[in-house]
Amino acid sequence: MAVTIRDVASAAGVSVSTVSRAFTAPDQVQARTRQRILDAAAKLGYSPNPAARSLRGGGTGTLGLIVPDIANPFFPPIVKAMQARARRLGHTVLVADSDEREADELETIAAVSRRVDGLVLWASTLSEDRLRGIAEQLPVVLVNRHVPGIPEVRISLSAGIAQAAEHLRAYGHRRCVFVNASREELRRGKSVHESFEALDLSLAELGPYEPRFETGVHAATLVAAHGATAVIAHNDLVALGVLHQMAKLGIRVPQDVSVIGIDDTLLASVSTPGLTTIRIDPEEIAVRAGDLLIETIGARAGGAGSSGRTSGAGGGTGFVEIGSRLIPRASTGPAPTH
Amino acid sequence: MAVTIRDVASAAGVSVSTVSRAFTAPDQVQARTRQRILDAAAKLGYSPNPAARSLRGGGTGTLGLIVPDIANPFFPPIVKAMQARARRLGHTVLVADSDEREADELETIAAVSRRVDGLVLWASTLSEDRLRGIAEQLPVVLVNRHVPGIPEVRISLSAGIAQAAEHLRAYGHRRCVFVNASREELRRGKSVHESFEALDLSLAELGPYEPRFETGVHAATLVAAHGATAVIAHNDLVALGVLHQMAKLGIRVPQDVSVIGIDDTLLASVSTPGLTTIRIDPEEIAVRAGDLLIETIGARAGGAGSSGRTSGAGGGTGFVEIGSRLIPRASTGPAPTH
DNA sequence: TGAGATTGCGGGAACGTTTTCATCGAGGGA
DNA sequence: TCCCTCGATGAAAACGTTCCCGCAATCTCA
Repeated sequence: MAVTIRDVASAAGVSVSTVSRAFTAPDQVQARTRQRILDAAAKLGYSPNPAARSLRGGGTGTLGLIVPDIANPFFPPIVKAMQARARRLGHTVLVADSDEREADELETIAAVSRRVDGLVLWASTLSEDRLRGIAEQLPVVLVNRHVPGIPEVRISLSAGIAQAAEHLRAYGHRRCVFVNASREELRRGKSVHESFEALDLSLAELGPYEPRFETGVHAATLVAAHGATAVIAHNDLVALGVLHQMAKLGIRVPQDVSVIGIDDTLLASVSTPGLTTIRIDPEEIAVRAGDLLIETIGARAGGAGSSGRTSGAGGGTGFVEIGSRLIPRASTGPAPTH
Repeated sequence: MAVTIRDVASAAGVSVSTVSRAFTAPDQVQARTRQRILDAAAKLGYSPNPAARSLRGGGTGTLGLIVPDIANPFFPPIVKAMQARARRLGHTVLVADSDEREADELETIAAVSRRVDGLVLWASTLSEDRLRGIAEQLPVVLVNRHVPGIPEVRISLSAGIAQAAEHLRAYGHRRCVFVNASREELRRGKSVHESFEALDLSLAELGPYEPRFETGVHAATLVAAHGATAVIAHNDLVALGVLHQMAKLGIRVPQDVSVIGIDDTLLASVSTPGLTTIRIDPEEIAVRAGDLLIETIGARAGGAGSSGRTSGAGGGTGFVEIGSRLIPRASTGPAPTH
């Protein structure tokens, strides 16, 4: 049914080996012959069978990306960027959703692991041992999770948080509230508290809660009780919940209270008022994570062949840190003068 | 390196054929033997190599889904639901993004077509001829696109639009504006105009524009000029643009103007005020499209073998229609009494 | 000009599975 | 008791590639 390399070979009057070479190692075949093969392939509409290719041992040409929840607006831009990047490098991306549950995550990984050359695991909930086990089977890059010996992309919110503190301080705020739902990337580096206290800003912490819209709704009513004039929320979604409830309570944003989100998702840019937020660049994450994974795959493939070459960069573990920055919009403003 | 069927076979003391059968046709092997094989496989951590499987001709076990833009908040829930459904049926889903450009779409399809058993093409921009060509190569299901002879899932907004008209009419609105960006699914069935005029509602049409936030911002300023008291927007994103600009103009929603979106994305449920919108159930689409594709794949595989059996359901084309309904929230209310 | 190096290509094994066909033993009807 | 059937298993081909070898022809250099 489908046209195979053999069809192309006989159409071009060469052997299958030569056709294979014409595609995978163009400089090993004479220009004239190659052209003849390419013409024949084009006329027949030939494209190599990836299954056969990967069976032979050439890898699948596919990168796996496992995220906690595709429906979380933070992830789609990352998926998109990683696809674009991978495509340019001749790879495909297989995205899967672990549904934030450990059992599902394991099942998901099992389902895709044989179809990919490597895996980007986002905020995995798996134990260190299990992750090490997976990383033994195939190249893995962790995002927002640290396991010694496994390459990692870390998102640092320090810069963004520090800028947020400066921003609020400059607007004259003194008492702030942080609506927390335990972000892994906040636990590392300078804490939110440190950043705020360094600027003589008091910071009350609410939670930890679930990172949902309703959490923001709930938290909004507590803010007044704290006498705070600024709220920084776990993410944009929670911040929108705060905005929503503030409006319902007749509290004006930003005149009475300022609100800051995290992630700079689409949500933040289309809310009313526009949400001041801490941006994490999805494109940067996608590109760095993708490149790191490809690099790891390459190292594994190359390093496995030579024996005993454990020294140097061969067994080295990649590490990349992604920064963040404040995007001021309309949800923050001068603190009320009283 | 990886454990193969041969390892399992020798561990269980049987031939590879029997191991293969133990997995793919469990009732063709004695219960005792099967258990022995399953134990051995579990102990060795064996899982079949999908590449080898599909090379042999068993299909890839993967469904392709090509959407115009993954970052559009309408799609992630669909992707998620389709993944979940497919997983339960023992398939994997490969999602790709055509970036709304025809050249990219063709390239995307080429990149994934050899890796999947069939394709769900969402709102394809390709010509009928090209789509027919693709559908000849592999099973295809079209969503929001009609080409005779190709299975199709159609989204009907008629019910939702009619309910929106009733809703506005009951609130006493008489003059409405429709911000249009040309939705394929509106061109079919009863038009928006018909639905509104049937209830004696005047409907002015703006556009067509691009379906972006800024479009809503732009359109909002025109609404007042029309003396309209209600706006229905191309989708939730555009509706949010309207909301945003209304707030800036000091026009209250819903006291002065009512706003309705389409899609019921996350955006609608977290906006302030909550956005009244026309819901299209992502789960239903995903399940129906996925099932239709699987059915088409099955028919192709089974029907291709027997010669001349073109009559009956063999060459039949599946067709599924998905409904819609109004979700009233806080962005609609009684028309101002003048 | 002849020996070795290089270049261009063909032959064939190997990848891991499924599936057809053959084999072997047991059970059943005559 | 013999033949036939049937059920369980094994042997081997086939799927479409890639890549290691081997072979011939051309090239390089003394």
